[in-house]
Amino acid sequence: MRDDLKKIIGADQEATSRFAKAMGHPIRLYILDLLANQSCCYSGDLTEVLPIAKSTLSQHLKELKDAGLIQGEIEAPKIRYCINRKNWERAQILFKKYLKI
Amino acid sequence: MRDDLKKIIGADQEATSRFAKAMGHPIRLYILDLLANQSCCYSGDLTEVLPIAKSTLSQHLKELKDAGLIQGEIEAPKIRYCINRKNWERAQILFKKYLKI
DNA sequence: TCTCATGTTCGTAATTATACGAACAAATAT
DNA sequence: ATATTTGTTCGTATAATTACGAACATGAGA
Repeated sequence: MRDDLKKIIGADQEATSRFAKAMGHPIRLYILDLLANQSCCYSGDLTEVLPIAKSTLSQHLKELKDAGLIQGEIEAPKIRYCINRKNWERAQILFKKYLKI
Repeated sequence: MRDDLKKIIGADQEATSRFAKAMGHPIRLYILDLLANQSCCYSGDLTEVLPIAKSTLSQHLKELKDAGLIQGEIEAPKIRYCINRKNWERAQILFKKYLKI
């Protein structure tokens, strides 16, 4: 974030907008919803369902990881993706706060 | 959204990702938070606080409007921006659903 | 009418996001 | 050892986002 904005935008707002941005693409929200409902999944499961190239999927998963919403553990040769519970809870709290839920 | 994605992505997911995208910028989230807390505000109030050009602010307000999260009524020569209550409630419901709040 | 105040729109630039296929890496299985 | 499976990274192209200042509209007030 721009430096001059940090005087105005609080840490919670910055974190929330970051989470929101990660959720701001239909495919990423789809993946999050899948992981939030069932426990975990493999990238390959998603490739079969989603009409996108595997490299594109990989990018979306990376963004969700970078935003902290998911995590992946290697179960070679696959990778098992799950919700990052800690940050998920933080997102829940933050969205409650900003949406006045 | 891409046509081939509509077979996979439901209407709620599409709407939610759209709301999330609008919230996915710190300035826009700041504006939303302001409007959700106090009732309404004028664009000029924001110009004084935010370190961005008025044309940039106008763009952000337009995006929030296009996403349906705010609305503006003309009180010439000013414009009074408020939360769009109807869509705000929908956003609350949708984020509850997808964040399992 | 002319000016002032307020915002939007236009033109532009720089950055970021989205997407694909090909090439690559890593570990398993034959 | 070689092939297969799985997923990332690279190179690239296109589109969208973010940002600014200048120019333009619009209505209020002198």
